[in-house]
Amino acid sequence: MTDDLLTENTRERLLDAAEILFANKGYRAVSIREIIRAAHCNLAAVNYHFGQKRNLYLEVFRSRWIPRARRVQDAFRKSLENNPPHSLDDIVRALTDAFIQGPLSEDERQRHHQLMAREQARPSEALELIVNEVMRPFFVEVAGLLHPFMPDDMGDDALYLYLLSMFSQILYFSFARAAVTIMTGGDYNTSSFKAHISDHIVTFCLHGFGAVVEVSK
Amino acid sequence: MTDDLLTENTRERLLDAAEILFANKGYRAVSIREIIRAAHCNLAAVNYHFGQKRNLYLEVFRSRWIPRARRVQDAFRKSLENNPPHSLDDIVRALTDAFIQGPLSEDERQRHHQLMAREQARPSEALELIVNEVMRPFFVEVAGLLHPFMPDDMGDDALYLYLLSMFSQILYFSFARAAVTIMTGGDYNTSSFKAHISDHIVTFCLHGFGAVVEVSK
DNA sequence: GTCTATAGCAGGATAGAC
DNA sequence: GTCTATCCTGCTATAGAC
Repeated sequence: MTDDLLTENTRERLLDAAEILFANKGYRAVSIREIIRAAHCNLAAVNYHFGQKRNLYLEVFRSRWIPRARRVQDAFRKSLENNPPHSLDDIVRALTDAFIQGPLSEDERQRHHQLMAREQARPSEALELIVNEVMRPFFVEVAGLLHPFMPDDMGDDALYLYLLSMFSQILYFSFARAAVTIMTGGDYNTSSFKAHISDHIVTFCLHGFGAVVEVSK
Repeated sequence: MTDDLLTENTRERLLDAAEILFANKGYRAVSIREIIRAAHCNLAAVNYHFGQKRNLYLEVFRSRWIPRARRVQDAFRKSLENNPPHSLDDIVRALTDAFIQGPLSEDERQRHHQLMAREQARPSEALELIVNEVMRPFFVEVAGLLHPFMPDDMGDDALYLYLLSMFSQILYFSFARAAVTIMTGGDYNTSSFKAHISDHIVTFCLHGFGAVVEVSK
């Protein structure tokens, strides 16, 4: 919860602390005072470095959220490079693994997807950023990879619905950890449960995609 | 956005206005003053009827959210009564239709699922209420319906994961309307797009469930 | 670049008239 | 049950010392 890294400079500590708090509570529910307490600095620091609270929020997306999203995408691409896909299975598996078991820690992923879920529930300028810089380009890229395995008459619009279904699950199993834990009894802090969730999503989506194309079993 | 029903008494108007605002913005982002403006009543009314802001929030779940969830569940049950399920397909279809094309209006559904998503992202006493009164009993019921169609060795824990995958999509396509609209170009206000989304979720989940049992095509 | 001090306002909650 | 008036806390933002 608290961010005790004292090594970085004030600006970076503010961004780290702000991201955690904004993800957990939402923009309005977090006060500047709360952030500067977690970042171990002074009240005026926010206004000095970011002008106003709102810009701190947007800078969290620019300098933290987007680069992290790119890291996940890179993990996906690298995985396909090392293991060129011969079937739909390979792509879906690489995709799910990158997002669920990829380069992010459990906490990092929850934070990342909580911020995204909040923006999607109540869009602001940050959603525009997310969609234009991250979501849309990635969807286009993945759609291109999937095309060879899809029926010829399938358009991108239809394909995007399948991708949204897939990401809705990745998002949900990340941001709704409490509900998932209560309903399944599983514990996200054990790596076996995490792998279990990951396998489940792969299987479900693989067959979900199988709705349009036969899945090799 | 505004709630202009002046027929009901103050208490009911407050609950109606509060639910809309809490769903759209979250608990902390909504001020009592904003609520009473929408409900066309006085500042002191909240404290008179609910003691404090927090209790108004919880009462929204008790007297609005839970009964609405029950309406959706009843629509599902009635649909199965009228059309006894002979396969997994029938149940999945009835389930999805009840939630996506059931008794709720587009706005009502978005609000309903926005509130739920917020509680799952940051649990409070209201999530306990939701899980104990609505989610868990319904999951138990649906698991019982699905059991005959599932492999003998499949436990409820595994089945719940499939249900969570299904509901994550229902939730997402409701609360993330903006992102879905941007990515697909569809318009939720047309009934054809709504039906399209519904069909998509049915198909995807049917095949997702098909991961554990053969789906009749 | 970081601090203290403070302006100025919005928030939740209450007292007491009607 | 509904209103006005008010208390007081906590908020964002800024000024100005160091």
